[in-house]
Amino acid sequence: MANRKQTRIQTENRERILRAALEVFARDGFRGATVDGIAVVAGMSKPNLLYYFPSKDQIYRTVLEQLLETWLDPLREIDAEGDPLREISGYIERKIEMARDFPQESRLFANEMLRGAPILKDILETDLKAMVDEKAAVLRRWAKEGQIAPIDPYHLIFAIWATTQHYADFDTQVQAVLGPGMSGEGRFDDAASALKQLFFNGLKPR
Amino acid sequence: MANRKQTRIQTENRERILRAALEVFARDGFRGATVDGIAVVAGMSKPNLLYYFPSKDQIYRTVLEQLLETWLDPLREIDAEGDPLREISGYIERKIEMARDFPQESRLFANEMLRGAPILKDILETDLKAMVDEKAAVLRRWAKEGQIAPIDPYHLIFAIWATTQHYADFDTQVQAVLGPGMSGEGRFDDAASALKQLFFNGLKPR
DNA sequence: CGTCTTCTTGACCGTTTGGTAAAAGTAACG
DNA sequence: CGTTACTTTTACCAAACGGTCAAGAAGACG
Repeated sequence: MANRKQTRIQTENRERILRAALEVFARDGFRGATVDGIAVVAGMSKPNLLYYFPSKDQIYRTVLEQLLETWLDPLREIDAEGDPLREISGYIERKIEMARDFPQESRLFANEMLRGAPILKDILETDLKAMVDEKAAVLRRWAKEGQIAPIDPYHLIFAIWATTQHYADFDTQVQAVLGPGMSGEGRFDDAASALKQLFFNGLKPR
Repeated sequence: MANRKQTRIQTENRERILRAALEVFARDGFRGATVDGIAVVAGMSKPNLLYYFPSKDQIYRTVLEQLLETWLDPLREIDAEGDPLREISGYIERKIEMARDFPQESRLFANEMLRGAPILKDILETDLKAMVDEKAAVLRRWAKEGQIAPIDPYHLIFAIWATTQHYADFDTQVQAVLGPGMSGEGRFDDAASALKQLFFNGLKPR
């Protein structure tokens, strides 16, 4: 039952494969990705890759599994005892940083969602829902106490997810619209401050 | 040069194929979709389908082309002479309606973006950018006149796109989190009012 | 009806796909 | 050094893929 210890080569190669798979799956989706393509990016032959993972499906599942470990960290870190506006501001900032630093993870997740989340559906309905329910309760309490404006907490969370992940998933469109002047990483800082301005103050003139 | 007139059967079948292709491409992406799969959904054989369209690539291009015809209508309808808050409110509403009524179109667009928009990139950088620039100028003028709060107009538009399309593209996740009670169409109405509340009033308590 | 065009089909082709078998090569270790 | 366990490669397979072809079926029309 206990895991047989992994050799050095196994550890290294499995990691290379998963990195390559993340890149390819994020770009081409599950069906669009090919085992051969992943192998080339990982710098090895296809049969060699299949020596470490039994099937394309298993690689995909493992990449998703690994992704989920850190994907929800920013949400988890929202502190029910902290200052509401500060907590929400920090959450938006962390999510924008993830869009900037881990765009492949975001796109892989988006691809899985677009397909109807055949692999992640169960986890979404149990683990994810549970954590969102918990944080939504906190947001609702903050609203009831008058610390933030009254708003449906679920849709607020959706709005933060959508706006931040947009900068990873739709980066092509964002760059096309902003023009060649915004091809660096400045757009992420601009996005963060614009979103905070929008989410905190709203559009009505004061 | 002039189009040869189409027969009744041609008109019908081309339409059936494009409808089927939209469904399949939206779910599986370009590479994931198969000509056979589209043919089955369209209710005809693969060679028969290829009698009407010369290649999978051409079907995809045609579906995208058709999509773009109506995709930008809501943005175009923003009236520079109208009441700012009313115009923005109407835009959010129209975009939510599109997420509800044309989710396949939204997902197809998202799939194309995730792939780096190989087909649409040119159009994004010319036509789309031009229209966004135009509307951004209007938003900026409204801000300068004190009719709306000062905010980067581009990121405001991105935020509206992201939040509304989220309800089509990530519908699986939205339904998983909201639970089985929200499987009807009520979540779209809730989303519209929550987004307007958020975008207009912001989170700061008044 | 006949004839001409349009439509549909089944059989097929070359390529790509996910995956396997077996043998050759390499590291680990006493 | 030798033996054992691990790693990589070459050659291969069956299925699925996008697409073609020629021949038959069905409409359109006088």
